[in-house]
Amino acid sequence: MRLSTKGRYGVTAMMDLAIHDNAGPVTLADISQCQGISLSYLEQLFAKLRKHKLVEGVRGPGGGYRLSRPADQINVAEIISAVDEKVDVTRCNNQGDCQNGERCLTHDLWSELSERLYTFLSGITLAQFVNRPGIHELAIQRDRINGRFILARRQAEMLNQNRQRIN
Amino acid sequence: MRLSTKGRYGVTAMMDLAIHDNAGPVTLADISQCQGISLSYLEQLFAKLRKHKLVEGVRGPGGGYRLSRPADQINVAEIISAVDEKVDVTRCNNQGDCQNGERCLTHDLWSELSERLYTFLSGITLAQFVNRPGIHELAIQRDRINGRFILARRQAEMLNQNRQRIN
DNA sequence: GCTATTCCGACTAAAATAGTCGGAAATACA
DNA sequence: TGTATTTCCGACTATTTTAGTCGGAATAGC
Repeated sequence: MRLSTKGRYGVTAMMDLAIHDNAGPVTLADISQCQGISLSYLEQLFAKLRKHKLVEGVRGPGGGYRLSRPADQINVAEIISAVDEKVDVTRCNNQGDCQNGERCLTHDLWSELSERLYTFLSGITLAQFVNRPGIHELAIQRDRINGRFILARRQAEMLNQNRQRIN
Repeated sequence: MRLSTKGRYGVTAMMDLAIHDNAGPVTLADISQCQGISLSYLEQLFAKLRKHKLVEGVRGPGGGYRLSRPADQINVAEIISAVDEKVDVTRCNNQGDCQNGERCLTHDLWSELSERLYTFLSGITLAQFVNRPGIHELAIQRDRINGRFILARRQAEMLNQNRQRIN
């Protein structure tokens, strides 16, 4: 029973977007560097996330990706489903034709298991995780180590805006 | 997020043993035929189940496999762990060296997820499933279709014993 | 001694995973 | 208008895992 890196990368990356949510779009290059995931591979994953309307892409300089909904309305189950196709442990994709066209003896077990698994994962939202004590501070610290000044950059922008308003 | 056939076959086969628990050892040939799993492959799986002390093999004619503990003391998590190696969704096998030797930002998420997943699967015992209404009857019916008279055979034996006692 | 069964290890085909590559389209900014 | 930055797209490839085969040895009942 395992989660492919696709699913793990997907959730990790979404978490990254959630953490930097109020600081403009996050580029895949940033995520790639920080999390040690190849850029091209991330692109593939984000294509799926976009198709499932979990993220929005912004092209051009200053662009990147942002969550298409607030972090408290995105759960782990949908992310994994989006990139990993399914959260299903039945043999027959829940069609009930597992054994010679009939449902096998254990079909109900797997079906129920899948459902409970999905429910379980649905209960975990991005926000829940991002709001854990210390996570935000840790993220900023990590960003600094990685030479990633997205939060600082955003602060500078806001300062600029304030200055212009004053003038 | 998926369960390999290894895990699924493992649980299905164990379920089979549980259903026929009071009818002497079950041969892999029987399971192979009924569940449509190759015999050699089953042998591999049962080697693991045996190593993890979940089943006991009985060699020779009339032999087969039986559960090494009552069905209410065997849960799905251990079966899957035994044949599928692990129920773990972390990247680092829970070592905490996920990102350049340090624990990644999402390590705790995965770690906790794995734990909850395991706990969840631990809560489901073979007995729970076998004792569902109708399962036993369905199993006997299936056995009959498959020309598998293990339960009937056992009944015959008991009749014999009774007869001998009477004589 | 024959047959049914587990037990064991090495081999293999097919599928999934994880990733690369090359380039096109959009857009901000100079 | 050009250039740099970014997403977007599809085809290709290496590696790993899965699912399975094969041949034969050990054990035990009849």
